[in-house]
Amino acid sequence: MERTLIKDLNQHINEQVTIQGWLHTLRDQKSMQFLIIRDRTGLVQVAHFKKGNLELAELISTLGTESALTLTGKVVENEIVKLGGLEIQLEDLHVEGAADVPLPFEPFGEENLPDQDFRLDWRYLDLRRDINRMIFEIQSTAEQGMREFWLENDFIEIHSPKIMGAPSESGAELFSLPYFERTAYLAQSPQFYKQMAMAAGFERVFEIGPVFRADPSFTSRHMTEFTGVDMEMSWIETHDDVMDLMERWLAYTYEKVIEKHEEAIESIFSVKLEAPKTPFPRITMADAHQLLDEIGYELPPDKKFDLDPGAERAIGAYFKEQQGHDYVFVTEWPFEARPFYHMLHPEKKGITLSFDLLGKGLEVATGAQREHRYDILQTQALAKGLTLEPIQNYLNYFRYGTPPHGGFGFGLSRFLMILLDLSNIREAVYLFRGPTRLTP
RNA sequence: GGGGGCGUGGUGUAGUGGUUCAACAUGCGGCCCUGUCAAGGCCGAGACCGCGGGUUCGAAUCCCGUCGCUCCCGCCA
Repeated sequence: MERTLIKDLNQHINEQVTIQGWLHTLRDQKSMQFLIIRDRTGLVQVAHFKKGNLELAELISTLGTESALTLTGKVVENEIVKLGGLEIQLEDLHVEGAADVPLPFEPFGEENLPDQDFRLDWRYLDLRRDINRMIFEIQSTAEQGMREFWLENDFIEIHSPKIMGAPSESGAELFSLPYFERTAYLAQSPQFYKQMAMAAGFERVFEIGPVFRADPSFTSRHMTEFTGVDMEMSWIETHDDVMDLMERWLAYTYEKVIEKHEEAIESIFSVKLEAPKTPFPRITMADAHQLLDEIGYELPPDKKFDLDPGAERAIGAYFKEQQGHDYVFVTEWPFEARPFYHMLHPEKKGITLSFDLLGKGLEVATGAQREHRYDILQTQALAKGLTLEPIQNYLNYFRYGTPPHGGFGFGLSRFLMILLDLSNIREAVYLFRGPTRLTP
């Protein structure tokens, strides 16, 4: 018999249906048994009169919570039932996957959740919670929105290699691995490869893929492997063009998520989603420092040209308060704080045509116009103390006619943290990878 | 890499020097209950209080070390 989803049961009143799901709770009484069954669409009560089928009653009594079941019965309306006003009168039950060992914790009590690290050990049970399922439904919708926007704007999706022969940037945070007779590295960014697509004349590309960072960081927002959302586009005039497109892209993504999940997000995450208004607020680094001064945030002396996380939170809070905006671009970062390939400002000395995007005070993206002129790029690499030889292959992209271009890198899980007010990136990613976490 | 915090039955917590300090909740097992509904009632099993050392007449409780986790900073998405 064909499976009926729990959310559709109200269309089958007085019919026999088959449902499949997990045993959420069992109330085993003297003459009756009530089974609350959960599938991905909801919960329903199944009632069984024991004397109707004593053998079945005995089987039910032995069921462990969270067993995977197939049940058949008649759907009846019943005003007494608090769960949706209907129930299924059980006729038959098949145990597909028994849960016959005690659960290590109660996955569904949101109040007394186990320690996060413990839940990560039991991630497949932790993920059974509605809130976790919803995070990844929302992520799917968000990614679809991102792709839709790009495809409608003539972008090409690329998949660049994650195994590399030479460190691409500083090399400090690279994982190395044995590669036949040599050493290879895991890509810490698709940066060089998406710029190669500019040299190839693709003009507009994006990539959503894994990124690896050998950072021994123990914070609520860092991972050693995460999903990077990257974009690069040609024929721009300045980094403003990248920001212009990016904010429309992000607003579009919000609209798609709101369209599909607005109510669920409000009820489950207590977040009232609104698409961020374009244009997003923009503030130069110089003005940001002045602002911090005015609102009394003191930066440490070594951050004279940079921001620290506290400053980012303060700036985010300021624009939320002043303009009601969750996002703000901080632009024109000093060359000291940026990689060698960011283009320098034509007039302002030592300033780059670059930006960071802060969402609710959290760094969620970095972008820039790239330096596409071979000679200048070489000079900038040397100024950063790099040796040209390892990056010569990259530098060569710019010797055969590469247009001016720019782009950004964006953290998918950080975006979900911002979107859903999650306080820890471990809750925003399917499986967390950190310096001391390689399983499950 | 630097700094702070935490570590008590399966899980979440209480207890911060001594006779009720090993408790409460939940989960688990058993029994009871003609329809329950995050059910309820009764009974039961389950922790030598992360590990090692020290102080003390006496340590879950204080000190040192160690391991684990966590947060912040550095760095970044």
